[in-house]
Amino acid sequence: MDAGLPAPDPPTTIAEFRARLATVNDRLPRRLQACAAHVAANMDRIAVSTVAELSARAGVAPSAFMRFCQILGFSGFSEMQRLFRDSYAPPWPDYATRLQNLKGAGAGSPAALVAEFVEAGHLSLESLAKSLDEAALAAAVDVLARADTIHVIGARRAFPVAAYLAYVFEKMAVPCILHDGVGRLDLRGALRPDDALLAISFAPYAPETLSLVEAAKDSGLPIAAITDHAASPLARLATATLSVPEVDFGAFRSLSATWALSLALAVAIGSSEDRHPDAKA
Amino acid sequence: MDAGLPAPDPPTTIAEFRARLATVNDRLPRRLQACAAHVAANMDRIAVSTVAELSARAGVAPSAFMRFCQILGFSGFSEMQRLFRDSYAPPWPDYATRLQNLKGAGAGSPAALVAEFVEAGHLSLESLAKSLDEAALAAAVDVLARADTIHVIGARRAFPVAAYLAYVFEKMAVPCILHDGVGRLDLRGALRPDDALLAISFAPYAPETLSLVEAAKDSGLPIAAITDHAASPLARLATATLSVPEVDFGAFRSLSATWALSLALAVAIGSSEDRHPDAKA
DNA sequence: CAGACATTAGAATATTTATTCCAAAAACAA
DNA sequence: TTGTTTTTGGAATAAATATTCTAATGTCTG
Repeated sequence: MDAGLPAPDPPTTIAEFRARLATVNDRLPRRLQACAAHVAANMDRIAVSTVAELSARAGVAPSAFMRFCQILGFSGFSEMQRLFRDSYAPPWPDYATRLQNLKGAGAGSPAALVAEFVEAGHLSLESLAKSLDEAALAAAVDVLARADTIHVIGARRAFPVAAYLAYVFEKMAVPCILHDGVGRLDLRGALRPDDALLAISFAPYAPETLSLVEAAKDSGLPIAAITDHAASPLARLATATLSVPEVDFGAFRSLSATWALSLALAVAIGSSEDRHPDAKA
Repeated sequence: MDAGLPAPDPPTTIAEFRARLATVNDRLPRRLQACAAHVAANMDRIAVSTVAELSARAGVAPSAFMRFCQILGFSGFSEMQRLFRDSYAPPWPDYATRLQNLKGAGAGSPAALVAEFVEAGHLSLESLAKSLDEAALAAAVDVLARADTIHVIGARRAFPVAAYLAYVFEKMAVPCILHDGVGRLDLRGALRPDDALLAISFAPYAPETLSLVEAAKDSGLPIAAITDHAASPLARLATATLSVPEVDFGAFRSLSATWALSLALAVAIGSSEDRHPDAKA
């Protein structure tokens, strides 16, 4: 062997990794120093690169890069990469199993249920922050802010969201019609040329919602959609599609992320320049 | 071959990818739809996963996943992955810093607003977890689980919560009446001796809600209340009071905590022994 | 400058991962 | 039902990738 005992235990967090990198750096052979430098400067690419790519960019041979990983305490590059891939996000929440456990263990405890829903809410919010499509959001705001009247529709589990949006719009004096289907009244006649539609729908997509969206599409109205994923039937028809990565707990959706996104959308519209061409705070 | 000409040119941006995903989704075989759904919901993991992992999570065979990639226009999984790897941005150091950046960047931008609401949601959830009154929760579950029919009321900003609770109860086959005030119909005649009332109200407390609560009180019905703090007028009348420490952002309530608490309450009631004295999965 | 030792690069190998192919199963049409 | 087409899962193959080994090179010491 050579330089004493490099490091028997691999780092288990990114923070630990940083620390290890710092301690190791002195008195390292030239090529390995190059590895250290390149890794430090490009930590974000480790999760998505191969040894070949990384070593080429660092200007060293792949084998040198391997040795470097081992000096850091890993068995090889793969193990090091796994650290970065896993810490990319909490490893996929397996809610099916967790629900199962809950049923088995403390099924009776409502407090445990609250904890679960709180957790689901946190995950949803975090995931929203991570995967937000800013361009689509801007487009949705734009389209809705220009509208004379905003039509809102959402059925079943999406109804509460639609209802609250209508409430918020009303508070902000934004003209708005909620298509709530009361009395089976069909309000599609209320769609006027300069209006826009905001549709909220999650799987399984309610036919009434889809039908209104299609009607709006036929009339050439712009459509903003809040839905569960980009492959939803709404996405095809909408001018701007906002997808909310909501984490379900059991059969029930926490809606935290949907809520955050919807409110932000509403407030952005309410304070938009398009809607208030003249000055306002 | 089979279905005409699927897609000769692969998407070159994430936005294009989203669009392609949306167009492709109709009239797709079952397994491939599963792929589409899973990919749409977990776009952020594509860069750091293998086909084996992704297909397993989606519950399909790897070969099916490959076919899916090709339908999307890619030559295979690797090409699709390359798209995501190139535009990969890791979320660490940590989520708080990211929000900070997002806020700092464009103070007025819709994306910054989303960040604000996400933050408010996190705080609300956290404080709910800390301040939850387990005894009151247990009491509320108890009271509502024993009821023949659960009456739900919530007006204005609390209406969405009431509406969703009614939806969830219906899904769980729990008899429930939503006092939604449609047509100014007063449903208080529907309060029967063995029923219970679940009232949701935040300041300023809607008169209709208070009025129904008083009516229930007069009839001797048990009342569970979800409200903003223990000194609310509802607390005086209710059998069990759940207070939700919601964090407001601007004039608007995030409701994340209310949501988590309400769902937990509903699920606890739905799966309660009182309601299902005989066995059920 | 010679000898010992440390470091390196590239070839050889092992392992993982992607991709294709085909027979069985399922869906569909007549 | 039967025959036809589509869809599926798994085994077989191909490709990419990580890892180890070794000979060669470079560096340092006396």
